[in-house]
Amino acid sequence: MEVSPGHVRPGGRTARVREAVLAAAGDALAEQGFDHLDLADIARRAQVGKTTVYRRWGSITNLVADLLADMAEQSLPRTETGSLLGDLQANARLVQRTLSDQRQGRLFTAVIAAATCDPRTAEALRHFYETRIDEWAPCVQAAIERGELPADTDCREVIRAVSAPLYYRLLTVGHAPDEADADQAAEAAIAAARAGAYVKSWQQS
Amino acid sequence: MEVSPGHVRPGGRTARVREAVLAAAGDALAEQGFDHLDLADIARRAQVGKTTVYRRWGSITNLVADLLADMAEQSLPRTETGSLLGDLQANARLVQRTLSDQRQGRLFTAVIAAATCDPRTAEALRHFYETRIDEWAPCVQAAIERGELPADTDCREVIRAVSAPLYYRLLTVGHAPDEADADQAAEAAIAAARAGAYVKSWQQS
DNA sequence: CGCTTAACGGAACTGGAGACCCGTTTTGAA
DNA sequence: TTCAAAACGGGTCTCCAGTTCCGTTAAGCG
Repeated sequence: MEVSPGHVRPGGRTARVREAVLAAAGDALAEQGFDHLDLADIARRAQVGKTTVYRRWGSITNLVADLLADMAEQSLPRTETGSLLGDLQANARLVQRTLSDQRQGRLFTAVIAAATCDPRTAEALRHFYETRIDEWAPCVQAAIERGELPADTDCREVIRAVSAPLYYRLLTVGHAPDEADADQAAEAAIAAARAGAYVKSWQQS
Repeated sequence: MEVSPGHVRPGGRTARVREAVLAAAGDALAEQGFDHLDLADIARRAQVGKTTVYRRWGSITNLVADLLADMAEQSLPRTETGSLLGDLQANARLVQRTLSDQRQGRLFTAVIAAATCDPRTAEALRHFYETRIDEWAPCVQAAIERGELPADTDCREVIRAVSAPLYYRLLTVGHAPDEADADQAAEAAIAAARAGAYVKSWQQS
C-alpha cells in the first residue's frame, strides 16, 4: 500500500485524507455494493482529488483491503455476563444487529464479495475475523474452567459456530437474521459444544 | 430473460447456444472470478458471437442468474444410509467435496459474490439452496419419525445447520473445509437438534 | 421443397472509468 | 523563517467493455 521512499509524512493532512477516504469507501461500498464502485465517486464523497485515491491505493481492491485492516483495529470489547449462554447470546446478537443494520449489513456483504475476488482482501478479511474471535474465545475458555464444557474444546471453533448460521442466512438465504435466529445460534453452539462436537484433535473417520 | 414476441424457436441451435454460453459462463466465473467477467470472453469460450450473449441475456448479471436457475435443475439425489448421522455426514461431505473442488469451489464463491450485488441473482441463489434443502430435509423427517429427534424439529433448519459452518469457512476463513470439518458439521448439527435447538415456533426470550 | 423470420455473428461505434501530467499546497527539518 | 520534497488536485487522455448496425444463417411451417 503506502510506499516509503526516503521520508514519509503521516501527519496532519495525510491522516485526514486517509480517514476521509476510508469512510467514503465504506459508505460507497454499503450504498452501491462491491461492483458499481467508482474511484471518482469515492473521491467526491471524501472531498478529495481522485488522483489522490489512485496514487495512495492504486486500485479499488487495495482500498477495500485497507478498509478491512482499519476495521480490524476497532475491535469492540465483549460483554461479560458470567454464564456461557449469556456470553454467546451477547455475541450472537452483536453479530445479528451488525448484519441487520442497513449500512453495516450491506458493508459486510460487499466486503465478503470483495474478498472472494482478491487474495489480499481475503487475507485482510481473515485477519479481521481472527481478531474478533480472539476477543470472544476467552468466554468459552472460562466456561471450560467452570466445567460447563469438555476440557479439550476448541474455543475458537465454538465462536465460529455461533456466527456461521447467521452469515449463512445473510449470504445464501438472502436476508439478515433476526433476534430469534441469534438466540437459536447461541443455543445450538452450546448444545454441540456440550456434546463434544468441538473437541480438538478429531482424527476419527 | 427470454422475450417471446409471436413465435419462439427453442429447438436446435438456440438450445445449443444456451448450453454453450452457460457452460462458458461457469468456466469464466470459476477461473476469472465474479469481477473480471467479460462478455466478449464468455462469447469466445462458447464460440458464439458476443452480440448473441448481449441480446439473449442483456447483462452479465442476468446471465449469472440464469446459470443459477440452470444449476438448481440439476439436483443430485441424496444417498440414503438409514441413520441420521450417516445421512447428514453424506450431505456434509457432498457439500465439502463440492466446495473443495477447484472449479466448483471457485464457482460457488463467485456466484455468492454475484448474488450480493444483484437482487435477481440473490433470488436465484436462494431458490437454488431451497431446492437443495428440499432434497435433503426428508432424511431429518425420517429421523423424527424414528424418535431420534424432538417431534417439532425444523427439518430444513437442521440441513442448513450442516452447511452453514462449511460455507462460513470458505467465505470468511478463506479456504475450503476438509473432511474432518464436514464430519464435525454433521455431528454438531445432530447434537444441537437433539438438544431441541431447532424446534419450531421459538418465541422465547 | 421453398419461404418467412427468429436468431446469430462480424465489425464498427461510444461512453465512461482508470491512468497520467503538471502546477499547487502542505509538511517538517534546518 | 526558509526551503526541498512529499502529497494533493484539476484537467486531459486513453483504452476497452458494452452497445448498436446490418448482413447471414437456419428453424419451422405450409
